[in-house]
Amino acid sequence: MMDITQKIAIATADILKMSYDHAVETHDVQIDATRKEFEGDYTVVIFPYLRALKMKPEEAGDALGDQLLAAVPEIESFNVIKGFLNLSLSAAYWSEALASISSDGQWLTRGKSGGLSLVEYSSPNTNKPLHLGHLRNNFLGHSVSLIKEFTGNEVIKTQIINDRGVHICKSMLAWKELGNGETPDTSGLKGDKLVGKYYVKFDQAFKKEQEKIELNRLQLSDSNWSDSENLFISGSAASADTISSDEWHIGSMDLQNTLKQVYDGDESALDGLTLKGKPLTTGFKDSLLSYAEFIKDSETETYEQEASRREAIKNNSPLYQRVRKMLIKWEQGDPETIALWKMMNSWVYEGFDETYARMGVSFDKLYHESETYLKGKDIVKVGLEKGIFFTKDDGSVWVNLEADGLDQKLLLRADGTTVYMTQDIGTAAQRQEDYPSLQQIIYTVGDEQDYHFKVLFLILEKLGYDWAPACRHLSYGMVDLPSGKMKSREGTVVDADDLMAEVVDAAKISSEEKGKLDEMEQEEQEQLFEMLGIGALKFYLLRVDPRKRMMFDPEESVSLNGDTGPFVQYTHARCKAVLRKAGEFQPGAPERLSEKERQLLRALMQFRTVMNGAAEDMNPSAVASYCIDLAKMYNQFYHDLPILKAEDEEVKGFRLALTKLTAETIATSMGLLGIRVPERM
RNA sequence: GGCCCCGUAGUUCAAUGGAUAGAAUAGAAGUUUCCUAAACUUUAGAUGGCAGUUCGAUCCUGCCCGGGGCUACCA
Repeated sequence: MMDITQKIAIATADILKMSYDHAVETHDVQIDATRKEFEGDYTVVIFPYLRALKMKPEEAGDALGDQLLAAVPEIESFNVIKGFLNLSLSAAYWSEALASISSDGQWLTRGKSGGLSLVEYSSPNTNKPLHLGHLRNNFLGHSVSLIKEFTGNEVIKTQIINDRGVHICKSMLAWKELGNGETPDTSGLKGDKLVGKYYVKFDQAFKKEQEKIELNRLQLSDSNWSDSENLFISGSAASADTISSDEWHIGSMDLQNTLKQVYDGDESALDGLTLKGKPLTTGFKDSLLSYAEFIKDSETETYEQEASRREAIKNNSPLYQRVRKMLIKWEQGDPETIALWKMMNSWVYEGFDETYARMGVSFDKLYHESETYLKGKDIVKVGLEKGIFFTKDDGSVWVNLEADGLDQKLLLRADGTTVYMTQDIGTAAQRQEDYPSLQQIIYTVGDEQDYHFKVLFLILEKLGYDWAPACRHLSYGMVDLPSGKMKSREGTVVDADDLMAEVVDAAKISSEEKGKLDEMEQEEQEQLFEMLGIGALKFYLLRVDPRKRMMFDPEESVSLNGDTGPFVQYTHARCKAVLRKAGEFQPGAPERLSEKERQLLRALMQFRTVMNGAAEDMNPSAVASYCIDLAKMYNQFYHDLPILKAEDEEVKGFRLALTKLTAETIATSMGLLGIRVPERM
């Protein structure tokens, strides 16, 4: 069946050409759904033709309307308001359109398989449990995969796991030195949480060690410290917890923050401090004041100064030296280190798998940085031979993108080691090897890396990969909390597992308040709460344009009223309830249609177009908006018009067919967001 | 400093260059002898500023103001 708007567009172009000798491309004819405050189904915008027709808007509208009425049998009547030609289609057309879509086996199923796209999302770091930001990333990437697949691509869902490097050794070292052999089993912690705990522990120990080193360095020669002060300063990293910060009379604030207060002008911040119940000695206070100065200085330093200071810190830190040693051992394949690494990784993956399962996302192929981090080197060498890259005096390899309005970018360090960009090049090449028919890679990564991907795609293009121009960065904005930015250091991250548990719980509470589920089996109820809670969360995160930064309000995310997933799910359940009562039915063709019916059907017919647009833009929020629109229209339709008690069989059959198609369309659309819909709720 | 993104009702989000800028929430007022009231109806409320392009600008261009990001031999 030809799309009616297409048909009108062709007819319009024909008329303009034949009668007025004005050539217009069919796709330039602008046809919109008529706004609800005007009479009609579709509107042709005729402003663009006024000049060529040498007519006033109303005249042109009438003239064009008359000819369209004659040319297109589906058009029943028209009206003209200013430059808008509103066309009304016949009831017969609408019933036929509904019947035709309903019996079309292709309408709600995935398109023919086109090119192969690889969609990368999640890509976590094994040190950090998944959080709210990962949820947006995963839901987006997963949904885009589904949408692309639906509209006719072969899709490989993938991720690259950051499982190597200094930072990974940090958690390993902390576990080795402080862990006492703790495992997920003995601690009762999820594997990823356990490893994350030791990553944090390393950071804390490192921070304390630095404070001690600095204070030692700044200790005035004539100062006499008390025993506990000396103990505080000289304690080893492993015993960093010997004196907890609680023993300072400054509540939970750490030393650094207190010192900050001091140089911010509040000299008295030190006065109240005690250590082991005793006031501080003058000498110790003086050292602290010097330290405050030191911190103050460090805030005004330049990049270079900061970099060299950091390097110095790392070189002087026994803790950091042990981490480096561990990394070297790892790279050399030391069995003991590898075994530790494998063990801790397996804990993490078990934890992640659990989280992914609840999130309802999955992957077809996994990549690990530990396996790919050396891959880019060879390609850089090839590029060097081809003259795409160049070598600097120190032997480091660079690419010059200044001609493209970008910078010079490092690809290999002077010592031959790789950087992030090298690895990404290597991984892309690896994927080409793994999937020779690859046509596109889509990277789901936050917008702070916009520049990185611009550079990467340019390099891939220069290297001659023919699919490089088709690569896309599915860039998304940060998720903000009402309290501001999420910062792991300040403990303001929202943990993914906690959040999911919370929304499911909220769904349970409101469901029980409604009290509609009494005859439902316990297990079915639990599944429903899961469906509603996770559905609410996904919908909340997906309904916002990915490119935009968004606000996450925990209160609002568990709400089930308004523009939410459960609102759409409810509408589906409502349709299903009607259909259950109706039983078997014959689609009908009424003589007259009401406005609500037309509106709903028009929206249903938009389905394919909306999905194609969402695929093209990699934008699930378009699908979410569509779901809301459909649900609203159905609810109005349901409220205003009787279905089972309709005036005659034709009308009843038509409304039931509308109901059925609405349910199917909602289920399919929500499915593309990764959200399931219930039969009843 | 250079480059990039974002400024829409109190708040959170919409709007291929098109009609009177839509929803949702929060506020006010209603609808159940009737197919699921997690619904529906009514009400009030917004395009940061100044120019330009256009028949027509929230959208395109320029400048200004405000918010964020990138600008690492980190990943």
